[in-house]
Amino acid sequence: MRRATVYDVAERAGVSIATVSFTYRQPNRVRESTRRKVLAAARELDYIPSANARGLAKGRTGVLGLYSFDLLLEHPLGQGNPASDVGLKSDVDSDLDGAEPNIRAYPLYVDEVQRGFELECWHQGQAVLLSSSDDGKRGESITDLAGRVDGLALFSWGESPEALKRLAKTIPVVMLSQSKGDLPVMYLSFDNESGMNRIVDHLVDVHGARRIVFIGTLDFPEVGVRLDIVKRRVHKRGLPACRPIDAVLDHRVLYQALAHVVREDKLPDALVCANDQMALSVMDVLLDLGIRVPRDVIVTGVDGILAGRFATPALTTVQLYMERLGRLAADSLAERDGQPWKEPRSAMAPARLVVRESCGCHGQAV
Amino acid sequence: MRRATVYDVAERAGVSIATVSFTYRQPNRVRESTRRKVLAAARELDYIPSANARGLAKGRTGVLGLYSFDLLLEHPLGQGNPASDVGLKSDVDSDLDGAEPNIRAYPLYVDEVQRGFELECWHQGQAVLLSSSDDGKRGESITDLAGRVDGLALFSWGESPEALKRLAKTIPVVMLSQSKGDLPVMYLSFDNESGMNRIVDHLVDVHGARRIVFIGTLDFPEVGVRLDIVKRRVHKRGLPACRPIDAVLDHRVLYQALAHVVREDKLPDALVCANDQMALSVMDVLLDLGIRVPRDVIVTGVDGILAGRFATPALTTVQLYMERLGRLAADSLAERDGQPWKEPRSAMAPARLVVRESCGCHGQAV
DNA sequence: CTTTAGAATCTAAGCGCATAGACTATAAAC
DNA sequence: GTTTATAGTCTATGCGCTTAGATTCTAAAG
Repeated sequence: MRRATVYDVAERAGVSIATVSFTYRQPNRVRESTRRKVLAAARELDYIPSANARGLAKGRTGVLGLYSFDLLLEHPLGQGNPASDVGLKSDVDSDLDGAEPNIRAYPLYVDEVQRGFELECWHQGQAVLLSSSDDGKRGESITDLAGRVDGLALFSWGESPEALKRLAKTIPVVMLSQSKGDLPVMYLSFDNESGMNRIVDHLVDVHGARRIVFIGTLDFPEVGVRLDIVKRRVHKRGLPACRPIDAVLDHRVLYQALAHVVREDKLPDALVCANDQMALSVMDVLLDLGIRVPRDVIVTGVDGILAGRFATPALTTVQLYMERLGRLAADSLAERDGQPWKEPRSAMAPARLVVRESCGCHGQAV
Repeated sequence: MRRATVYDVAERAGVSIATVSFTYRQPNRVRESTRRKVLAAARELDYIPSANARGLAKGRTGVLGLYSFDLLLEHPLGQGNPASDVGLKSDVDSDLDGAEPNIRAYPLYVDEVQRGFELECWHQGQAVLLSSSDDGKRGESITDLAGRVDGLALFSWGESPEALKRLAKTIPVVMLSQSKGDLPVMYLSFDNESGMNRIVDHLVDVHGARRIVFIGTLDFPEVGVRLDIVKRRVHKRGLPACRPIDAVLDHRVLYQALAHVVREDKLPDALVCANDQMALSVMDVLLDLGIRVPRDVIVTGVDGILAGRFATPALTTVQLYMERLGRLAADSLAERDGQPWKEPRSAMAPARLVVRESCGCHGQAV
């Protein structure tokens, strides 16, 4: 049984297909009585307009696309959970054990950005098309997605810059969490500058800190950016230069690094961590080392994850407004109405200092 | 500048448009050398196939749809946060304060189901179209969504049953978290039966419980279902009939209800709660009442939220595999390839007993 | 060199809608 | 009664692709 089309509805209502179309798209051009006839016919035939045909005719789809990371299986909810990655078929009960999600990852960066993107799209009356690929067909699936939408937001870009350049000539593209570049796309990132500056200022102004050490996995671009900002601010405030510690999220490695610092009796006033997960790990290690936070040393993070609120002491951090980033992306794309940018553009989502206990304050907002 | 089409590519490559199409869709029908010519031309012209035109020609979109709740603004991440609901324009800093997310809601039901849906779609090479509505245009936006996809999953249905019936005649529809009904759709729910039975059996067999009381907001359909199962099992095991307590997630109300029970000296062996949030609240109240869990009374939940793991004592519960529910939905829809179901169907996602401390065990899985 | 099966390519039609521009009905103005 | 402006409706076309069926090319067999 074929789906009903405008032709069926038109015939049944005794009008032309144009009138059917107008009934939906420009109702005020159709006489009230006619409109009712058409809608009745449509209801009787279970008519649902084909978005494909509409999109083809209008040259616009009314959909914005978001391309997620490939490795979504590394999501903390799916991690190591056989139920997650074996597909649906091996449905036996014994598959259902597995690692429980890692609370230190909530709320997840990607998910929050995605949520903001969705909300803003709906607010604008656009639908959201999500895509990703779990096998190697990344390039193909991005192209496929691009063919379906009026604008595209990407979390990362693994292919050649030429391919992205070509894509960006055809539809508007937003690069999420990349602060700048020279392709004609919209680069969206967080306001790391003001966030990190506010941390340093707070440490100096309120807590009189002088020796500030930065800890992070330095080969992550975002981390490098934050380090540079801290360095500059520390210098501007007339403090001794900020030494970075290059570390990874591994208890043993962190332990050695920090034990070294302690042994040398060079404990700084504050350990500014590149993100909250690092900060929480650092606090774990300091606990093991018998060093009290914030009394012996201040610890701060960046991100604003849930676990930071419930840590002891509660983590002072820079809250990044992930949802805002997503909304910005959707809003920017919707505004273009399918027109690619001609020049590189960039914008930032806000970052805000949240003062809790790990700096020595008692949880007031600043 | 118009987007390139098959015609442009065909002309540039010196072939017909059919050959261009074959190059992408049936590459083995095209000679290697020709294929290369075509792909080169396509690259030079930044050609991206129009999914609209393809969908129109093939009568299939390759997209599955998920319609979320209307009130996504009630999401715990957005709750009360002005940054969330005022739209993007009022971008001043002072907007950024607001309630912090409620940890007791994680991981959120909807999000996990959605995630499963996405993963399974990608696994099947389908894109995912999400939609929702923040104003009153629910009906329209569902129809719009339906016109864009080969299959549709719905969290709930607020409109008339007739409208849903009509929808279900046109494309395959999955109703999430509704166990049965008589429309020709796929009803998907959790295996409450085996989950609740296992709880009761565990309480009886391992902890020798006899007096079991069920607590929940009884006018939620899901809660009613669970209560009935517990009642039946309790009866089957030869225990005294299971009394339900109708309660809401409000500390004061819960306090009064439980204080009453305590005053009457009728504390049961176990309080089986309809879900984890209720269980956590019950444990809060019991603490206030000076009643120890699990020594004085056993408490159990249903859901498997994160907060249950970190509660003291850790919550014994029935873990519902939300992601599985989402995967099931996507898988069922993909299988239909656009063909609506003719008869009502139903399926269940697994539910599994997770034994932790609140029943008196020490965290072993069962 | 001719025949012929099969591979490669092409021609032509149609998918369901939107909309410009043509046409008709209606009503107000003359 | 005629003219004219306007609202209402229709005809006709094109959006970019897929694919059945027609046509042409290729190469092995005779």
